[in-house]
Formats: sequence, structure tokens, C-alpha cells
Amino acid sequence: MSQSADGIARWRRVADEIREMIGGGLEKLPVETELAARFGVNRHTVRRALAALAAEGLVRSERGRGTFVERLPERLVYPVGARTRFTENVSRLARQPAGRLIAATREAADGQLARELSLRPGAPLHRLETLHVADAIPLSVGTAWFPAERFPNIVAAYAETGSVTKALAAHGVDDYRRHQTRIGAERVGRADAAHLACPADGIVLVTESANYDPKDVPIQFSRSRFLADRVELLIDS
Amino acid sequence: MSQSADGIARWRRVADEIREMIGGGLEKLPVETELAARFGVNRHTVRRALAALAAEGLVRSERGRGTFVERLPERLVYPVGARTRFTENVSRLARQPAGRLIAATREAADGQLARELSLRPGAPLHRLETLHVADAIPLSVGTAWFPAERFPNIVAAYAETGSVTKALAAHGVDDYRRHQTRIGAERVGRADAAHLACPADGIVLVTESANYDPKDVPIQFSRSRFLADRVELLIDS
DNA sequence: TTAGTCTACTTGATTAGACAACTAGATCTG
DNA sequence: CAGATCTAGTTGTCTAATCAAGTAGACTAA
Repeated sequence: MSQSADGIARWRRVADEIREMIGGGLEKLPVETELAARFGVNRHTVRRALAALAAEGLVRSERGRGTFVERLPERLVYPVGARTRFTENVSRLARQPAGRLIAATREAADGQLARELSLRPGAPLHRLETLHVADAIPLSVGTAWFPAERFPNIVAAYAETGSVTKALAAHGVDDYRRHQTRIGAERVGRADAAHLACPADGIVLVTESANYDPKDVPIQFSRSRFLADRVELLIDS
Repeated sequence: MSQSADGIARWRRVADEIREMIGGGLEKLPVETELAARFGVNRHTVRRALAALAAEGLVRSERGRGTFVERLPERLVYPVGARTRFTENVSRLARQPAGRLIAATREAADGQLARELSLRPGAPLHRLETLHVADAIPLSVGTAWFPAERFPNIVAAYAETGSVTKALAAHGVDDYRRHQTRIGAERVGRADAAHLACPADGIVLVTESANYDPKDVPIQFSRSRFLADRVELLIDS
């Protein structure tokens, strides 16, 4: 707040002015030195303002090219319910869905996973990291754990079909449902940001839920991270 | 990435080192000048690192006092469903709930609000800004719109009772429910951050939904912002 | 004792300057 | 003409220095 008549930091007012410029509909901002001259402040003060605007998702700076206004496309509405299926959800919106396997490992169930999947701690699991894309735009990354004994070939089945539903069907599970879903939000992790092709300071909606077969035996626990800029969740009651 | 042997920015490595220090369990970080001396960099480089850590929610700087490690308390689980009621949700958890009126204005329905509330555009609405607190910890701020003609005294009723349910009961609405809830996430706004007593770069879960009376007439549209650090939403299917 | 004041310390803001790393287009070269 | 090279322009990083503003404790005066 210092060095300023009315006690409001200069960079905040610079940010406000740039925000107004953005409203005018321009696509590329003037370069930092130009902005600094125009507002009569140091280039660093402009950079502080731009950092704030970038954190709001309004602008994006690219080294050597310039600073560009971010025009957010409309967010895709993703229904969450007992029968949430990524492929169905996305194709209903006339978009082209795709699931891609990023990585697969075998691991032992820790306390939480054992509880969620009704297994003993230490039970073998397949862990799949997957990326979900609609119209070539990454929407989410997910981690899914399956009991390895019941679903020995889940990794290959998913890699082949790109669909959890089909991979489970290959193991004789025709239908499944979820009872509860927990939803949180946090800053995107570094690895997820790379897969989602989003800024490092992006925000993800995190859903955690278990899927159950028709006999109410848990068959999968998953933790999905949806990029909040691109997706909004819809709860039907 | 400049001025550095291996192409990784100094402030990133400083941030990593501080992150490790935090893991050690200390509560207050050394002062910026001390950190700068210890890592052999300028104080501004330390500040750049601290800004990154603050954005991750790991530390919080207070002018004149120092920089402190943030220990996140467990998040409160907030069920979202057809009969979501803040007071019930919170008191079920043996916490002390409280709703406080921040502001109330009269405004005309815009296109979206008119559609959500089945009113003509321009219809008069009461708009209430409310703050929701559990055990003196702010959890969420909400904006609620009510048709002014049907609920003329909603502002006074809410101010008195601190509860939407009771305020509606005073207007003869015994029960209400919601059909859908949309959930998104974004950076907290400046005014909200002040009310929620959270860092300016906090993240909020945003829920939007309409409530309907037993005859399925919409009586309220609301947009709540839950601080993601303190709350997690639970969907029951 | 109490209330006010002073002071050292700490983070916040701003300016100045320098160089690194990257981009895109112009220019040169075979 | 194709490809390599150069160059001006742009953002990223880092150092240095200074003052503002808030905090907390010590000190002082009533």
C-alpha cells in the first residue's frame, strides 16, 4: 500500500485499468514497457499487476511473444450421479470423447483404499492414471484403483477400449453405480497441469467416489480432477 | 530460468527448500532477510518463492509479524442434496452454526434469474448477501434472490433468525427442495475473501441452485461460495 | 498500575538496472 | 529457393536500494 496517495497499491490500480482495457475486446495487450510508460510506473509494477490478472485467469503471458487476453470458452456441464459415465456424459453433448491411459501401476491398499473397497489393508490393486478429453480438449485426469484379484486384466482392457465401462464389462461387470461423491477444489498439481495443458496455477474440482456392482460390492475407487475453467459439475437430486 | 546453472529458476529451488523446512514441523519461518542470507539470494527472490508457497496455501505472511506455516484443519463435509439446509448440516456435526446478513438490496431480475425463478425479466427481487459460520469459522458466503412480491419481509426475517428456512417459514413456506445444483470452482473474489477471512488467492467451491416450494414453484435462487480449504461437498446418490 | 510513546523489527511496494531465454521475422548463404 | 543465421523485440529472472506500514515489546510519564 505504500508510495501511494490513497493507500491503495499502485499495482492494484494498474491491474484495474488493464482489466478495463480487456473489457474493450482487445486480444493482445501492449508490451510491458509500453504499459509501464502509459501508467507512469516501473515495469515491475506492471508485472505485479499482470501476475494478479494471470492468477484470475484473465491473461496469459508467453515469453518472447507477449501477453494475451484469455477468452474462456463456455464450460462443459458434467452430470454427477449414481450412474456417472464419462463417455455417455460427453457424447450426449455432441462432443467426441476419448480416454487415454497415462500410466498403470500395481500397489497395495492403504487404510483409506482398503476401507473404501472393503478389502484388507495391503490387498493388491491396479492403479490407473487416465486422461479424459472432449473434442481434443483435456477436461480431466483421473486415478482409479481396482482390486487386482478380481480384475486381473483391467489395465489392458482399459488401454484397448479407453472406457472404464467397457473394461469392467470385459470382467463380467455389466452395471455399476456410485453411492456418494465427495467434491473439493484445489490448485492443480504439476503433473496434472502438464496433462491438462493448463497454466500451473489452474484450479481443479476434485471428486472422490467408489463404484459398486449390482450386489453392492465395491469394484473401483476413483479420484478425478476436473479443470474448473472447462468443466462444471451438475448434481441432480 | 536465467542466472542459474541447470536452467531451473533460483526462486523455485528456494521454494523447494522452504517446503522441506516446513515438513520439519516448524511454525514460523525465519524472516525474509535471514532466508535470503541462508540461501545466498536477494530478498526479492525469497519473496518470489514465498509468493508461490502462499499460492499453494502452505504459508501465510503477515506484515510486521512474519511468515507462518499454514496447518490446514480437517475439512468440514457439507452434504448437498434435495433438502440442503445449512443449519441442519452444521449442527449435525456438533458445530455451532450461525448465519449473518452482510447486505441486502432490491434489484430487478435479469435474464438468468428470471428464467431460474419463473418470473418475467425485470421482476423485483430481494437480494441477500449472507455469511455462514461454524464455530466462529467462516465457511461460506452466499447470495440469495427471492421474489420481492411473494416475500416482502424476507430481509427482516432473515436478519432476525439467521436462517433461510425460518425466514421462509415466516412467509408461510413450510418446506422446500432443490432439483439441481451446479458446482464449479474459482478464485475467491476480493469482497468474499474479506468476509471469509481467507487469503486473497483462496479457492472457493461455487454452487448454484434454485429452491422450490412443495408445489414446485421456485422461491429462491442462490449462489454460494464455500472456501475449499475448509469445506468439501458430499453428494448422495 | 496504566496508558501512551518510542523503537527495533518485519513484511509490502516501488523504482532502477542488468542479463537470460525465447519468438518471429528479416537477411544472408549455398 | 531452402535453410541457416542474425537481430530486434518481448517476457522471465535476479540483484540492489529505499521507503511505507504494521507489530510487539520496552520504556516512560502520569
